[in-house]
Amino acid sequence: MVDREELESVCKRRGFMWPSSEIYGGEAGFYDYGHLGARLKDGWELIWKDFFLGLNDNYHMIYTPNILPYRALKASGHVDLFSDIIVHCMRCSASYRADHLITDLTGKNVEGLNASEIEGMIKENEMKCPSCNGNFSEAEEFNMMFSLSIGPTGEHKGFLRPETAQGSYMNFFREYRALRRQMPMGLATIGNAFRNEISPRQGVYRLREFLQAELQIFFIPDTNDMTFEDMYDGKAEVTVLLDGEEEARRVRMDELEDLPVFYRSHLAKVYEFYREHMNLAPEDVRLRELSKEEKAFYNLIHFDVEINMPSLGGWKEVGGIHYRGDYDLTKHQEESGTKMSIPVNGTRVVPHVLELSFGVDRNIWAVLDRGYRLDEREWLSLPKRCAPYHVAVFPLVRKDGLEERSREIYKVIKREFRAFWDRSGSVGKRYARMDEIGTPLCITTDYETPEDDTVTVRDITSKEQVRVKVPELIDIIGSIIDGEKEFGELQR
RNA sequence: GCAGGCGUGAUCCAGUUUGGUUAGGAUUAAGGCCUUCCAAGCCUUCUGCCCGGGUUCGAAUCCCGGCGCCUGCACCA
Repeated sequence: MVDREELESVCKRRGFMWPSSEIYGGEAGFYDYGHLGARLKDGWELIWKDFFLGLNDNYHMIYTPNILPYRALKASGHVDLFSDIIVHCMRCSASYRADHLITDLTGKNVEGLNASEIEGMIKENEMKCPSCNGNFSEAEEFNMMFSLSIGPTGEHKGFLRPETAQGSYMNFFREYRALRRQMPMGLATIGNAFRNEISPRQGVYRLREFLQAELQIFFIPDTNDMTFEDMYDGKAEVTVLLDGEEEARRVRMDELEDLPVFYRSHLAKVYEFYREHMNLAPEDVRLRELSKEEKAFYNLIHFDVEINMPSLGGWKEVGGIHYRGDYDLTKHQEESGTKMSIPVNGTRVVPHVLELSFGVDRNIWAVLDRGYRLDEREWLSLPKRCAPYHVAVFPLVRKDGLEERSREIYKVIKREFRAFWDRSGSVGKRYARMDEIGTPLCITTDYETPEDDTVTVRDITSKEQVRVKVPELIDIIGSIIDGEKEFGELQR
């Protein structure tokens, strides 16, 4: 069981993350990454890029701005739909989403109505506060986007983007040509998104400024199936919680035959990413299918990736696999007049989008939550490649030339790996420090080093050591960090 | 946003009820001595009452306002 406050304490004390602008009291929904958090986040992003861009030769990174003009978000639907109509009770001052109130009372779906239309319905039905029977205030529109004015006169209206996806959609056709008209095509990006959350809570879990890692896959349904079929192993097992079922269960991918191939293949790969690269146990990660009520209107199929995080009270969403159909490209085509369709078998077709979306901050927290260990030591078991430091180098004691030799070895190693050198305190103390920040390997020069040019390599998990020759260090560290070898396989 | 609780060195906590010596402890950190493998020991050292205002001879302590955090409710296209 991981205590959230204990983990937050470690994060602050050692340099992972903490509330932003804290010397001025902070502002809810914003977090800083310190020197270790930044390394951890960079490591996570590297693994993510390697894995997801590696799925297909035609999946690529792009970067687009944080600020979007009004029309882009008008087209995407965010100006009209990424907002809630709120009413307040004038007696007990509770606030409610007006559309929920009306739907609960009348059963009507009022999505898309504006504030005055909503208010009319409230008056018409003589609605009262459910908790105290008081009267309601006027309806107010609350949009979750941060609005901006662009330019000196401020006449160009814009917003901080509420999701990174729109940048990929708007670039679809230019990249389609630049990438020589290949389908499927994937545009991935890692960048900030902004939502003016009413009540940011739970540390880094719900932020007002957060980092998304997204891959938008453009494809023509039914024609690209062979490409996707080759991508995954139908015998691979995943944990799913399907809509309408009470319990998550293990299934083979090819049992999910109701899902189209393009979707099933990426679902399998997302699960593989968490099991094999984030080192999560099968019982700690699941794919949850959202019900019709939970899904956004444009999503045809939607599974969330959920990780069991005791520090946040259980299963929490860290990503989603969204089949958005042709909604996005069609909307941008209509608003901009730019052609988004491509020729297929003599007709023009607007490609469909499969979106793989990940909240980086949540994923970082998940890595820390699932990695935190408190036994006879306090330590972090991190995926080795994203650990802030891959390897630390120490002298056993600070005399007889051991310190100088350890420094020489460190200088060689740090060219290849994220490395750390320390000489303070006792060697045990230094191991303990590295345990606390999740450094997988520690190398110590001792009295045998000057005699036969060997050092000890210590494993964070078992605390065991093996003695290896200095010239072999780079290869050995590399094979452990990359997961090609387990520490236990090294010759003792 | 509402209700309740809370805010003390880097971290965690005592002190606030009943205002009154240099605000205490643990951990951590830095420098040194020592040290032949898992937070040993010794010496030295840094950092604090969330912010602002008020009451008072005197405020960490009482009052008002603000900010933040926690829990619940609401919210999370």
